[in-house]
Amino acid sequence: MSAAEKTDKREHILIVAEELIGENGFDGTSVRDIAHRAGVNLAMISYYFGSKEKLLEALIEFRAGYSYGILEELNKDQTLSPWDKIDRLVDFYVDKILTNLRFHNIMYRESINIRSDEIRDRIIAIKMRNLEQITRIIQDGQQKKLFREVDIPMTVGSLMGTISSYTQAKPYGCQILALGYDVNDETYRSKLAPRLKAHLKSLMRAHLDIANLGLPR
Amino acid sequence: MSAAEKTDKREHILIVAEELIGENGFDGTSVRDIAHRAGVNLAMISYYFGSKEKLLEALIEFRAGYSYGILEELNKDQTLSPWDKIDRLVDFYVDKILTNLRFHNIMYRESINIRSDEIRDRIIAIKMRNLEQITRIIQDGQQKKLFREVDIPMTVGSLMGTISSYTQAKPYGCQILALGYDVNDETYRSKLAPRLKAHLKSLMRAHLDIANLGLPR
DNA sequence: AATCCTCAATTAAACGTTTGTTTAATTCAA
DNA sequence: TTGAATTAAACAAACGTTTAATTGAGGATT
Repeated sequence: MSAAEKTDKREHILIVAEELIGENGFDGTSVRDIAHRAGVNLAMISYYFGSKEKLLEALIEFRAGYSYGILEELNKDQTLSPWDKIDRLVDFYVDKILTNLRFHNIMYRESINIRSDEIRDRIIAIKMRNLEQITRIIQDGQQKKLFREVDIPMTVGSLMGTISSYTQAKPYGCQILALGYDVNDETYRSKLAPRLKAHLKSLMRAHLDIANLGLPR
Repeated sequence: MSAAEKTDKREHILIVAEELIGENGFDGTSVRDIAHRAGVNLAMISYYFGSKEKLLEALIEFRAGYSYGILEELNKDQTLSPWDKIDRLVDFYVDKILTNLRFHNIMYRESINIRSDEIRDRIIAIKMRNLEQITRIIQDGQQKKLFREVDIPMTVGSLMGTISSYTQAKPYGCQILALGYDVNDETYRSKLAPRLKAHLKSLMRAHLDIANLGLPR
């Protein structure tokens, strides 16, 4: 077997694991489920990854960089105004999270019960890096006297949390969007994305605009 | 054994189950864990609840009404302005969710993987009821020409999601709040609550105020 | 007042599965 | 022919649930 084929097989297992763990949780997914759905022998998972927990670590590592780069580019871009950057930030995160819906749910769900220090620290590090990038964008707008003073980590929490509240509760989201009970991920995303984007852009404009009032009257 | 003692025992099991499931998830918690921590015999859980899944149903039923009443009162109160109601709404939800942190996480986490139709429908019904109450408050403010037109379900998502993003990722939240790694729930709540409240009140004011801009410029 | 009866509460033990992981044998391309 | 890849089988432990025996308080009978 060639090296490429081996990598493909490893990745194939990771992608299948992402599907299943994203749907049923880490403890709700057995290595037999993963092996069966991936069409590989049960022992291959220990062979490739060592253990079920290390499979999860490998999955996080595999997807960890999925947001890197774009945020950096956004920060470096001198032609965009801070407002444009906020709009692009919203578009980027809504699209990114909704197209990686399964992995995003894993990141949020499995970070509650700290399985291992490595996994916990890895997840925190990813979130911190994102926070730093967004902080720069907002501070840029503040220096240019366009944005007012806001609690940046909480603002990022509002941005991510709004999206997460609909990724983590699909049946509820379907009800809100007037969709059927068991609509597929693609349909859900296509209905949800524009509504989330419109809301978040409007929310962020009102929240950040230095001309707007935000303090108790 | 008296009826009161029996109820106490049943409730005690539910409270212990809430702790463990909130910490380790439904699949990450065994009935043996629950029985041991509650100090009861393993078989008592089947005896009282029938099965592990029905224990979860009983837990949701036990805590389901924990937000009811207060929202109704808020709506009926004629002396409060819509802005006051929004402030109280924020205070109420932050306090409610942070003091019922474990149960809140269960509600959000277990609603992803639909275990049974009963549990799924129960969770959706609870969320829908909350949405309706908040909708009335916002519509009241709109009729009085204080609030602008906003996407109400998305706004509620922002409110809940912001809070959830910090309840579901305590290690990350500790980092943000500059707390130690393993701080107890009470300390976490006392540091997080005022910051969440201040941010959300400011956010909601800017978002809802009819005088503010929210559209793309 | 002492005895018996009843039935819910409680227990230890066992049930049959399923779990993650390992072993030892086999395959097969280089 | 070598060694990595793959397999079926087995492993012990943990799982949710059930069983059958025991306890013990409360009402009825003598």
